[in-house]
Amino acid sequence: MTDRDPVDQHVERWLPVVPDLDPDVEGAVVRMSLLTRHLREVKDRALAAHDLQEKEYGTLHALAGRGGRAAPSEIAGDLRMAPASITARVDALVRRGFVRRIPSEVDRRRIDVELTDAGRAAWRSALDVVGDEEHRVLGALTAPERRVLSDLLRRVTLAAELPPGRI
Amino acid sequence: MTDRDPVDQHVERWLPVVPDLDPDVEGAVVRMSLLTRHLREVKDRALAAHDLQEKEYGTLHALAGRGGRAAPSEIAGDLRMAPASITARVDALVRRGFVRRIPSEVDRRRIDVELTDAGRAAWRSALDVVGDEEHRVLGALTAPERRVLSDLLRRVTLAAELPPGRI
DNA sequence: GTCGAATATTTCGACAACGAATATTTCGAC
DNA sequence: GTCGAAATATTCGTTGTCGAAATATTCGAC
Repeated sequence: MTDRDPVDQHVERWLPVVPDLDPDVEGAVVRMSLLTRHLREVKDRALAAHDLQEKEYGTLHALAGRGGRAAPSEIAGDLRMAPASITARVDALVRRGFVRRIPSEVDRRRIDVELTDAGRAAWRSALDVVGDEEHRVLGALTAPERRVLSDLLRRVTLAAELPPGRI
Repeated sequence: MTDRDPVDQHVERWLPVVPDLDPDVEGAVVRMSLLTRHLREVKDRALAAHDLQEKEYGTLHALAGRGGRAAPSEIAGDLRMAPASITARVDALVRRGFVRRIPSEVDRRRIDVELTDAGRAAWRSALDVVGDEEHRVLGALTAPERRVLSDLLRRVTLAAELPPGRI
């Protein structure tokens, strides 16, 4: 039917040493991990052509997703990072003229970060490129198959969200 | 049918700002990313109960997968890391008495790393725990569904492996 | 009105991973 | 046999992230 992939070899190699390994569970988990890594690496290379690092683009993207203005802690939440890590990212973007810091007038603890026109332009120009590899590799499936894949993953994601959880 | 998950909200939020977003492609990609991260975090916490860090366990696991003895560059390849990063990991494991360095007699450039009895015991004792969360969340699917998921992901993985690739 | 708890950002120190450079060894060409 | 290229592990300097502490502000209880 379909070819074997590197994960099939991986499972084959590990089965003797860990006999109660479920090939489908292990296969799905390892493939998700490899694909996630692959997409990040390709995206990073594609962005380099636009003179952007993945982390720079990611920060701009998070800002754009909130209408071009957000608090550092909101960006951190969206990117699932520690708030402390945002400071340096914003510093770098300020140096490039892509964002500016604007002290909030309603809450002086807050210092909102706002996209500049240059920042929005840089984000827009790179936007087309970042999804290309995702569409290319997912193009191995038909549209209905992609729907099936996404639906199966939704149910797994919901299970992951449950409390600490029983088996 | 099934509930909505956080990724559905994510897609819903982004559709207005990026109109040509494919919900199934984006949904699958983001869910894979979230699940990969979730599994790593839970694994890390589970290993802590066995007094092991994920990176320590990962190194022991890679060694066990090669029969308990391997060169640093081989470990690096298996873990998809830079060879230079293995030095510190092995140092830490040597300090804990879990591995020892053994200069190869056939090739004096090589310094093989070998599991000690204590290292193999530590790995074995943690082995049961690491797969538990994977089985729990994948348990949201039936066995045939897991097979479908794994098969779909295999085809996507194969597409990712292709050259730089056309769209 | 004031004080303490909670919130928001930043600073600081630690740590892990990486790429480049280094030291040693092997291997092949001549 | 010798020499240069490749291979192997390590060291070094840089970078990015984090948690904890520090600083400033808001909010609620009284």
